Amino acid sequence: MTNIKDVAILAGVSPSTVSRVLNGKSYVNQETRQKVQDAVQQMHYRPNVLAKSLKMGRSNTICLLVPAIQNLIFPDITRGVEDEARKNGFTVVLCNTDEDPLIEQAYIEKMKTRWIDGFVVASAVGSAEHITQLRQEGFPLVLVNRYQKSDIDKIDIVASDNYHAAYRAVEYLIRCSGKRIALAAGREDLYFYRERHRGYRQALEDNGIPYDESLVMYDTTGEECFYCQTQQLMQIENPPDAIFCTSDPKAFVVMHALHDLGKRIPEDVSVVGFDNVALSSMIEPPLTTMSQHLYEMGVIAARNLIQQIYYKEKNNTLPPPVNHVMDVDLIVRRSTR
Amino acid sequence: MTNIKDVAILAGVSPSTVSRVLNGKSYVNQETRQKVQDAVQQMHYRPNVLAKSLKMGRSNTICLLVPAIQNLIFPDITRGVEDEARKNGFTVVLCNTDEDPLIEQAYIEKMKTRWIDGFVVASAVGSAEHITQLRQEGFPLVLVNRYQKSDIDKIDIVASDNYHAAYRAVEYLIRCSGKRIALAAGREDLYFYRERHRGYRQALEDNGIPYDESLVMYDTTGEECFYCQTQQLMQIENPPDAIFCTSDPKAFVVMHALHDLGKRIPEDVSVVGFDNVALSSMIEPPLTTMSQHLYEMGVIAARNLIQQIYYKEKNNTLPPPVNHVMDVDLIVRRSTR
DNA sequence: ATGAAAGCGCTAACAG
DNA sequence: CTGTTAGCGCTTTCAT
Repeated sequence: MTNIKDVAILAGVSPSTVSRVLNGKSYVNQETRQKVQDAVQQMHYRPNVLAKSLKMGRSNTICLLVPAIQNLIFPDITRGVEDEARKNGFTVVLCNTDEDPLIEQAYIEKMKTRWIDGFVVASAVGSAEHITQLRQEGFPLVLVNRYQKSDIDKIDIVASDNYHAAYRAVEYLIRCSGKRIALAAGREDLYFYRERHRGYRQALEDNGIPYDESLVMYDTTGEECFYCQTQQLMQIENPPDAIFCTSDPKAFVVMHALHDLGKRIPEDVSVVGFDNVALSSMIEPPLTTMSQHLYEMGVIAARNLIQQIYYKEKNNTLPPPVNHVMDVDLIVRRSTR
Repeated sequence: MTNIKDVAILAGVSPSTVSRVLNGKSYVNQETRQKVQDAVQQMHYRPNVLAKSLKMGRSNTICLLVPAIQNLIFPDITRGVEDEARKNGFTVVLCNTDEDPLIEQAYIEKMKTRWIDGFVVASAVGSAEHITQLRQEGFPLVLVNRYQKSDIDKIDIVASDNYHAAYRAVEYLIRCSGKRIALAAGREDLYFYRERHRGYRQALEDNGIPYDESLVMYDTTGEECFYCQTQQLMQIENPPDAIFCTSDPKAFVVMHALHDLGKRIPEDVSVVGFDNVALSSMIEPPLTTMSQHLYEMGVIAARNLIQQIYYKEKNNTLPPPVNHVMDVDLIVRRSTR
């Protein structure tokens, strides 16, 4: 690998001059500049970023921690983060934690040794001490999509307004579908699922419909478990006429169960999903769902993080945290009356 | 950040001794070793990987280049690569190229300056000069999932046997569904789609069915374009009784079109997909499809790459390329008779 | 068995 | 405007 010294020799100047030309930090004589640029061209010289990072204390690399990239919402967020990072000259290291706090912790420990400039985290468990500590240790940090209530005002957050989104979804069902509305709830250890649950409940109560625990299906063993639960639920005396699902894959399973039961969607039962994953428009009937702005979330998270990085460099301290709450769109398709 | 020198001072030894203890390369007196380990513990010392990389000429970082992580097959491959990398102490930088050769090229240029140890590439356009050149420049390189015919024997490849997979899918349709088999073809600039097309054609011919170009739908504007094409195709005099789709999303659209036409699946038309994406089992009817071992592909690609990295370090040259062709499984569900 | 010293490639004072 | 020098944190001869 050709280095800055080689270029300097060829150009007949000192390494510092080459550095100055390359970084444009300081004025260099036009003639000298030209000589240097020629030499750089001629030798196909590319500065060694590692050495630069070591010297500067900044690697222009950020770490994106997600539970599992296979989860349909993370590819979009990831793209948002990466695109915004790239625009700003940053590189993204991807870390999947498999929803396992231990792997998450191990990854963070490892990344701390790499002079990672900052972290965008969708934590396995909302947030945990090894996450919050990151900020205390001075690392720029943004929580994306997943967080805990206790993080608000302490850490930068970019997330959807899950409570209101669920509220609106259920309100929509009440308006057009009926009063017996079931819920396909998500993992209760995740704050945003609890929020969706809460929105469901509040919408019911605000519309004079008592919250009925027997209409709530819980996530016991992943999406597939909703198949049986839906079928059981439809056998009861006064079965639901609508089902609000806290994610699209749950909705797919629920619809599948309904279909196998001979129920028509939406004539017999309306179904609403959450996330608007690509396939939700391709199934039959196309799914009415709440659409999060996932790509945007990623972009905003990365932008926020990079601002923190610059701010810290200048002021040697982190800026006060900002919470970014994003609207969620109701996409009406044909799975609802 | 506490560094090796601080630790050395606290332990009352020299930095070199600390290094020796940490890397276990050389014998160190048991007592001294203990002192060093205590100091490391006490100061929560973590070696700076950047400095180490600079010194060693190896960063333990690999670059994974994919067209778009939103494409449903790449999350699984990515996980395979990442998991295997992590097991071997490597970190993965993720680069999305948006199917754009220019972005791809720019990313590669950038990564070359980071002392990236090697590349796993699912290239936007199969392979191009900026890819093949990588190997010529001495970078360990593995092509995963996407490649060109000309890469065989020149570059390491991990990919499915697309020709035989398609052949088997079509043969299966001929056995159980009928003789009029349509094809939802993929982008013809991608080698693996051409291979699937070729497999379709050969299976037909080997079974005495003439290849009929009018039964082939081409990908003009993405998946959605198959909606109209399917509907048109079903209006012709002698409509197909089966459709082989070269990807699952295409199959979803095709099924959707068939449904809206009032056709029953599989009674009127059988449909076979390709990829076995998570949702293919959740739709109605569940999709019969060819399942690639995507995660495995990622694992093998990463393993191969890491072997190349070690080999190169030892012999200062790349090992001869290996092509890894993977079987594809036929998953029979209810979309076929 | 351990320490001193050089150097990976780069940048930034500090001189001049 | 440019060169000299030191040093980022680490590993590795080469001495001892």
